[in-house]
Parts: sequence; structure tokens; C-alpha cells
Amino acid sequence: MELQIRIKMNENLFLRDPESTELGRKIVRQSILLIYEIGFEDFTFKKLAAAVHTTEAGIYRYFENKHRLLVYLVTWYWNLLEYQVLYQINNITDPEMKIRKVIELLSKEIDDNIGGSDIDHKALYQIVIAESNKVYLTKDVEENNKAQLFKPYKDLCARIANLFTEYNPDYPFPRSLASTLVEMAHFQYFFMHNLPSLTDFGQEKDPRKLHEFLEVLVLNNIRLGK
Amino acid sequence: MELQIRIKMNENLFLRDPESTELGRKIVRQSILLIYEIGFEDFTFKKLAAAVHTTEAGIYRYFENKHRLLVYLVTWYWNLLEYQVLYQINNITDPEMKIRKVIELLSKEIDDNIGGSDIDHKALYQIVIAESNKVYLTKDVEENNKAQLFKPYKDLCARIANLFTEYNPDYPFPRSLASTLVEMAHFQYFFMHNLPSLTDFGQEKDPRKLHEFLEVLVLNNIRLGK
DNA sequence: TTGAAATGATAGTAAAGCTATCACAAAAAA
DNA sequence: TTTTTTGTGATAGCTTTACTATCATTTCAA
Repeated sequence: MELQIRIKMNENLFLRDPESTELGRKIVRQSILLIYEIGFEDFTFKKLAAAVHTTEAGIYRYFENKHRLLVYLVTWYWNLLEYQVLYQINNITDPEMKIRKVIELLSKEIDDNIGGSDIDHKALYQIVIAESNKVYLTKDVEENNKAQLFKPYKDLCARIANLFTEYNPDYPFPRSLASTLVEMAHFQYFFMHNLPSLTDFGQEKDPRKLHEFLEVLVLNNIRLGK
Repeated sequence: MELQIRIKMNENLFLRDPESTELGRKIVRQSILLIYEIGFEDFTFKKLAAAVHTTEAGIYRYFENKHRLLVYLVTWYWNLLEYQVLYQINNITDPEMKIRKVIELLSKEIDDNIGGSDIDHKALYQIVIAESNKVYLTKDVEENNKAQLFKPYKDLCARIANLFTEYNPDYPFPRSLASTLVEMAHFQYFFMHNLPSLTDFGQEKDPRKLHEFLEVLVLNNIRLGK
């Protein structure tokens, strides 16, 4: 049995639902490969159109602009990750183990055989690492936030924060620690590979060391006052 | 006595040293105001030229493109901040107090009467918060890193990491904790104001709470094994 | 005061970002 | 089955951004 997860995406993210047509799915699939390859700055709808064998106008029928498309991709990732967290934690009772599991999930790309569509999860993970902040670091955060574009990200953080509270109800900063964990899982990965002197694992580039750092960061903190 | 600090900037950051001419200084000064006002995405050299009462070509004589100009501004901030850290910590002997001082400096704009030029430090601080990551989150990190563009940022982090090691030589992740601290000082500030549910101080928006979070995050962690 | 350096003014090009129109095919509704 | 509706392809065009080039003029420094 192969399970197909259907993620309901916020309708403000697109003009026409890309999941509803073959062209739409191709746009999403190819955009991940292209952004991964050339970076979001150099990415244009014209280039994407060429990769998908359609026209620029064809892309614009699905997404308002490239920023919205990026939000779509990143949001899709957060949705899937939250699902993974939920699923993987389901059968664990020990709060500490749950937290460890979350850190593990944050530290690598999403398991390939999940999520339905033939998405390149490794490329998507790299995009999330290098580009996801650009999604909210803009002048129209407030507007986009009102349009619920960041809900999946906030939901994921809220869920992680709840795990912290479950572990230690007295820890005073569960939400900030959750957003710190999520951001740092990706930032430290980026630093490790690109600005290694900003980390303590820049030489070996050992993901397990990064993993350990995150565990220490979170668990050691959350035990506060326990 | 008024002290004038002269920061030597990496020559790869500009085509012509903006500090050497009146027009150059105006470009820097106005670019801070303009980026602060409209955000980096909407910021163009044409608009900047209008604000400075010069032509687009006039700007291009100083900076290769708007990205380089952003790197210049952010780098200038990191330089100044490191200077501030050095200066303010100089007369403190207690390692913990030094760390507290650094967190305090990270948490607010740079003191106005320092740094020489008539820079709007509040605007610059906001730019660093909202735009500084874009400086290295690009496809040419490696190239720019080789050109030493990120040296001031890395130097600052290294210095903070040294304070951690001084406090507890056994803490295994001083550098990652330093970059985490620097990034989170700014991210949590941004979240607090724009995506408040990602923090534990989104209601009151009390900077002291954020400050406390950072202190707890760092000090509680670094005591590990001490 | 003479030569070098900086600026202003203007022009122009390629690409990015976006909208509009029309013809045609395929799918859905009648 | 025949209409509609819906999605796609093709083409065109417009504005803005990003950037380069040229040349006359002003300012500055030796």
C-alpha cells in the first residue's frame, strides 16, 4: 500500500491550483529543480517556462509572481514536515524522545516516498535552507501574514513549542525556543557548508555534530527550573 | 572631545570609496533611509539617485549593484558593533558580565554619537534585522566569502565565541552558539514585531523579555559541564 | 595653473516583470 | 451529441530594472 497525502494549500498562494493540472504539477516540480540549481535571485518565470516547455504567460496563470511561488514551495514543505512530526511522534510517549525525533526530522530532507507527487525532496530541503527566510523578510509581511500565508510555519512552531511545554511546563520561552530551533537547524546547516567558521563542525561537516548541537541547545535549556 | 572612528572597509565592497567624497557619503546615508523605508526588494538605484539628487550612473560609480551596497551597509554595522563590543567589554573582568554586555549591544541600535558620519543608526539596525541575511543567502556565497566580504561578521562571531570559551572552556559549541545568538537577537526581534506567535513576548513586545530569553538561552547552555 | 579626478547630463540596450488577446483543443455539462 | 466551459499555446507589447557608454564641465590637488 502506498499512501498519498493530500495537502490542502492556502488558496491565496496561487491563482490556479497547480495540483489540479498536469501543467501545474510540472511547474511546481521544475521550479524546485530550477531554484535549487540557479538560486532564487536568478530564477525567472521565463527560464521556468522554458524548462516546463510552456510560455511565460502559462506560468503567470498559476502564480502571481515568483515570490508567491517560493512561498508556495516553502509552505508545502512546512505542511509536510508538520505531518511528518505528527506521524512520527504519535507512538512515542517520552517527551524527551519526541523532541529528539523532531530535531532529527528538521535535520534532513523529507522521506522521499511520502508526499505524493514526484517532488525532489533533497532539492526542496536545500531551497528551504537557503531561501525560506526570504518568504517573510519583506515589507509586506504583515499583509501576507493576514492572508495566512505563514500559517503552516507557525503551526509547526506551535506544535514544537507544545512539546517543550509538555517536557517542562515551567520553561518560560517555549515558542521562542521553537522558532530558534527551526531556524537554527537550517542556518547552522547552511553555515557548516558555506561559512564554516561560524560553526563548530565546519571541518568535518558532520551532520551528527550539528544534530548534537541542536539537542544540547534545546534540551539543556528546557531543563531550566526542572 | 568627540571621537571619530574610522572604519576601514574591504575594497571589494565598492568601486569608489564612498567615504572619500561628499556624494559617496550622501549615497550611503540616503540608501539607509530609503532601504529602511521601502525595503530592499523595492529599492533601486534609480530611486536612490533621485533621493541623492544625482543620476543612476552616479551611483554605479560607487557600487557595482544594490546587493553590494547592502553588503557594504551591513558590513559597516558589523564592524561598528565589534568595535562597540571591544570597547564596552574592555573594563569588565567577569566573563558572565561580558556576555551580558554583548547581548545588550546586540539587542538595540548602535549608540548614535559614535561612528562618525551622520548615519541613521535606528534605520540601519532595522535594515540589519530585516535584510542582513540576504547578504549571504545567495548562490555566490562562496565567491563573496573568498573576497572577504563576510569577514567582519565572522570576526564578531569569533569574538563572541571566545567569550563563551573564556566563561567555560569545556563548552563544545562556542562558535555555533555565537552565530545562534547573533542571528536570534535579530530574528526574535523581527518575529516579536511581525510574527508575534513565534515568540513568547509577542503581546507585550517588551524588549526586556527578548533580552531575558537570549540571556537564558546562552548562559544556561554554556554552563553545560561546568 | 595645469592635469587628473569627480560629476552631470544624456542616451541606449538587454533582460525582467507583467498584461492582453485570440485561436484552438480538450473536458464537462447540457 | 452538441454546446459550453476551461485550459493551453502563441504572439505581442509595455513598463521597469539593471547596467554601460560617452562627453562636456566642474572641482580638486600637485
